[in-house]
Amino acid sequence: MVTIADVAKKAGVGLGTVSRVLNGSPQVRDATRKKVQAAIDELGYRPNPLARGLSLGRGHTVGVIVPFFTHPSAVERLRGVVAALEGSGYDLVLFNVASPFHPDEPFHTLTGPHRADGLLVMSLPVPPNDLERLARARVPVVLVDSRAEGVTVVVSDDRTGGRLAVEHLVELGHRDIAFIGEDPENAFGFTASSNREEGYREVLRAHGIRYRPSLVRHGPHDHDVAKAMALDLLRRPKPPTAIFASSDVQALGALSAAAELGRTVPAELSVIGYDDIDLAHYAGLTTIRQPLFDSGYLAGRLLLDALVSGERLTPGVTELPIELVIRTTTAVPHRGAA
Amino acid sequence: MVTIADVAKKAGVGLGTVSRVLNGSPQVRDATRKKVQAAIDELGYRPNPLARGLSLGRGHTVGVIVPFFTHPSAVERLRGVVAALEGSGYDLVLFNVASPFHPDEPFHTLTGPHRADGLLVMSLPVPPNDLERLARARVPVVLVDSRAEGVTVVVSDDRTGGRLAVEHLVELGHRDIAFIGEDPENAFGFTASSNREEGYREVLRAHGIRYRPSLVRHGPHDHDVAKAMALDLLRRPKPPTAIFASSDVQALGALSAAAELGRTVPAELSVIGYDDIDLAHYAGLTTIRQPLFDSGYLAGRLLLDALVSGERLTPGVTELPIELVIRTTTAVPHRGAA
DNA sequence: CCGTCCCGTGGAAGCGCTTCCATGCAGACG
DNA sequence: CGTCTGCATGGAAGCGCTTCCACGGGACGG
Repeated sequence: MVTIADVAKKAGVGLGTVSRVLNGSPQVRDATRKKVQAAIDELGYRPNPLARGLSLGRGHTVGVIVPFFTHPSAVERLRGVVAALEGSGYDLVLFNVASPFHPDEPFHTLTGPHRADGLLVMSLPVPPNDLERLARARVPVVLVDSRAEGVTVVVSDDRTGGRLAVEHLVELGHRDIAFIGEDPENAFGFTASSNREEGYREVLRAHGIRYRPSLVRHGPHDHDVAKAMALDLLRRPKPPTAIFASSDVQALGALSAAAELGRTVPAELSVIGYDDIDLAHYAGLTTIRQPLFDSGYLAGRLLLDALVSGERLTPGVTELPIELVIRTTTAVPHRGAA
Repeated sequence: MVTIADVAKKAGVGLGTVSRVLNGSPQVRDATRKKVQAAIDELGYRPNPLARGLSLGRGHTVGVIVPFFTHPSAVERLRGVVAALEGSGYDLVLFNVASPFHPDEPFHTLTGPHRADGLLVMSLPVPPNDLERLARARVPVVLVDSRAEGVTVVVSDDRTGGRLAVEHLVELGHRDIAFIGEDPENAFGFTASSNREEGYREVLRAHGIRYRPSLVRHGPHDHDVAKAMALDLLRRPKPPTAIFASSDVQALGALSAAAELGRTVPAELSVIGYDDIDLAHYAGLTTIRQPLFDSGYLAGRLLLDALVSGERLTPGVTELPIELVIRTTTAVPHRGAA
């Protein structure tokens, strides 16, 4: 283990000088700098980030808290974050939230100062008292796909997204539209799905279509669960002619259900999803696209700027645009279907 | 910022005692422990991992070097790693390799001792001198989907996988079998594809089928690139009746090409991929399954065990089983096709 | 009843770095 | 030619933690 002292001795200078060279201080004569650099190269010295971090009071890491297992969309956001951090000198520490947590437990553990200089939270609600504590510790926080007061937030408008999806179905002539989504009371505290569901209800209301709870199904975010729910829906005496799923994964589940029952899509059943993940493209799934990568990228940049400048993050909501992507799983409802 | 000294003062004990309580040393009387714990709770103290790390000489982090952008399979492996690290007390630091690197540059930078206590490298070849340096610094390293001498390695047998795929096609009666894969000289240094290609050639040879370079296409690992290559292949006067793609992403590209040309799959064209990513399941793609998640999980466990026990990792190759998964994109070749 | 041992504890030293302060020296200026 | 200024430099202090060493006192044995 080569330390700064070894370099100093080798170069015949003091520790301070070596440190200054390492940090690019202008306060070093060129000749000295060269000497030091030579010693560094020769010894193959690399600074110890831990020591540096301790001394500086920050470890040059960004913590990303993400439900990595549950949503493929999280991966795409994460990619954006990674891209934003590239070359910044900040390391990305990945905190996975594999299972729903006891209220305010893991944030407590993850959240201590010095775990990370800044925090990026995806899709998860953060308890207000944690947010406060982080603010007090001056740890900047950016929320993606999740909202809170007084914090920097990057989201897209899920309610409008839900409306967009259902408007599309209504315009095609659908009246019996089912919804598949997450339980509004889900253990993770995800809210995206229920916001989309709100959009669904708004459009129904706006068009004078009766809202029927029996056409709404909730369950954990999973392909097979969604498939089971869709199966159930499609086996009703008077099945819906369209299904709006609050995520592409669930929409693909619905597609599987249709296939299993031999219902042709979109002739006998229209399906629309949400997110526009890769899969949607391959499956030809009509969906609502939200800029997943960009949301991660933007959040990463915002956090980084705050970290680098040392300035406080300005709280506020950045809303990213969403967009209806029409592919091949939605169409005018079939006569015989009703 | 509450420090151990604050806790000590509050509890009326010495620093050492607080530290011992924190680390669960048995050398503390129960009454004292309670006192200290109370002070900790009251002050909301959390240890500073940086200081702890510096003192201990290790930061309790595992570095994962992964070409995160290029292969979806990398994500699945990463999931396995995350699962293995869950609750271990080790943080996962994600080092993305977004672009092919200058020979031995980024490993130099990533690789310094104390960047991470242990290193997990995915799909990327590691220069021997880096490996040596890491060994000297006693930083345990596990390679996944990549090989090197004297290191712990978790792989699956790509050559056999390639054989499995092509055997399947030959058994169905195919003779004109194309291969789409990565350039053996690709800038990242990935070798999986060329190993699979070797398997391809071996099977052809074994069955006395002439190897035709014109049926082999190389390009960067990308859906659209693969699609273009497949398009080119299918537009030949005498197109192949089957395509073996060295990854599912590329196979899906081939599928898109077939769709674009109106060739029905599998009647007019058989396609087989590799990896068995989620997409393959949805697309009904016949493929070679390799245990992606498991490979990450196993590698994570191996690394963790070494880290926790302090023992040197035993070098060696663990080969994970592969398996042919027949779905709906392969069949007996169509008469008219030839 | 005294010596010994061991347990529980306090606190200094040290991990490798940054930074501040003191120092020396060269050049500028009067 | 003396004094002042300011730049380049050396090194101590300090970041918060662990650990080792030393020490006091109680229990135990002789």
